[in-house]
Amino acid sequence: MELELTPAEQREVDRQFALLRRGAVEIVPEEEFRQKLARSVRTGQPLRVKLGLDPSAPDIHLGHTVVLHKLRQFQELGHEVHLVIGDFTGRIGDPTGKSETRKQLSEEDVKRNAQTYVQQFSKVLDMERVKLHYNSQWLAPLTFAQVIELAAKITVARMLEREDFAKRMQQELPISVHEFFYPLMQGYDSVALRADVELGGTDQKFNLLMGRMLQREYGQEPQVALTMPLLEGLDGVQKMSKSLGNYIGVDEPPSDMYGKAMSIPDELMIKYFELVTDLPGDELARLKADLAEGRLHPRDAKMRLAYTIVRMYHGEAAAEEAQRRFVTVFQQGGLPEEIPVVKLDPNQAEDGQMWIVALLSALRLVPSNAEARRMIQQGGVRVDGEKVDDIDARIPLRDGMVVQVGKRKFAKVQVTEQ
RNA sequence: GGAGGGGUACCAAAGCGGUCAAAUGGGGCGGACUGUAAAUCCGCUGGCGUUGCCUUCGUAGGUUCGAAUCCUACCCCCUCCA
Repeated sequence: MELELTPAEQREVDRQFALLRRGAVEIVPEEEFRQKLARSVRTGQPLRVKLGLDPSAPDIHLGHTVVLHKLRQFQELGHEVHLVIGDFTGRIGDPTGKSETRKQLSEEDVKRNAQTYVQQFSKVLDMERVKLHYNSQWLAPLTFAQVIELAAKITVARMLEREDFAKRMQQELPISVHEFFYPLMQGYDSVALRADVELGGTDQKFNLLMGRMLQREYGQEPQVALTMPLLEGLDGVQKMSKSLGNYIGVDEPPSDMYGKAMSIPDELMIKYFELVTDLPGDELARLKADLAEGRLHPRDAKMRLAYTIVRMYHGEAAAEEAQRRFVTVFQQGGLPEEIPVVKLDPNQAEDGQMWIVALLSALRLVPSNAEARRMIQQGGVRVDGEKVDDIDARIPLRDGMVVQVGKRKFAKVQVTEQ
């Protein structure tokens, strides 16, 4: 169905294609995508763009936003974004990665998580224009006969092409039959939504292609699969995830966000700029060149990254504030401006003095006395800027004294009767 | 249903009667260096006011002067055969 386009229409298609292509790992097949865009431009009919969501992970981090930024572009081009909350799928659990049995989520849990999505996604997407779906809506009513019919549409051999299944077969690890249904269900979502495009991380490729296959089986025009790179977390190696603790959450306080962004490895800076910031393409190109030619110190580039990230989620003022704090605390070795104040009862002291180990524990700067001893012995403890390296030290208790453990844990003492 | 393998600290993995709070690696933490990057080096990594004591090697019992190590039962995981 080649369309004859006017030159203006063709330019528009090319523009959209180029923009949407950017940053994506793969669009399969590209030609079909172009045709869908062409038809959309010609008819004014927006594309239906789908993203599936796990109902159990309500804390959104920058890793999730990679795909969201791409969706945002679709939105800006006038296309229609459909989010599918996998409330039904969630009961089975995506076999991608580790396969632990999931706990059943109650309806309220799912609803609450969905709201969190809406709230946190709104920093990137225009949620007013997003359509939200729950896949239990169409999956739950399927009869067993219909499920069999669905399962009959794919062969085991085809299923085993999926990388993690193949790997597990090879390593003689178990694969449960029900795991085969996950891709089928996700694919069926696309049928139910009549999706034109589905987005996902590269680890989702198989599932996305399953949607294509099923749509064809059900007599629909198959969707196009668009995969985005997985974002490595703060460790620079593993993909960003909550369970690995290497993430930057979109709801985190500005200072934490800024600090965490500064700790990512240099090699990832550009990737972060590309995938999780709204920095325009030409500016990014300039930044890259400046870095490559040594006109820009990597540290300063990263500061800009950190600034940009904080700005996107907390605004300009907060970003400036976070940056200022970072400079005073970490680059000038000063004290943070806001140190958590911990109240101490003077009765905990003897003759106005307190054992250093007990003090650290009381201030909750360490989880145990043993840990406190270790920190002291290793020279990580300071009281009012003075290093304390004697585990028997007695510290005169003073209102407003600042105790520090390591580089980033501080507490300000407030002496009050309790 | 049958045969076999296995459950050890955050993870992986040694240990198989005492010298085991448990080798080693990874991770994490502290310190040096620095740009809270990377690389490197040193140290720490169950708890307790700590030359000692308490709790930990799937769970519960037992044998023993003494158990992560031996015995019994149970639970869980995995592989192969059916």
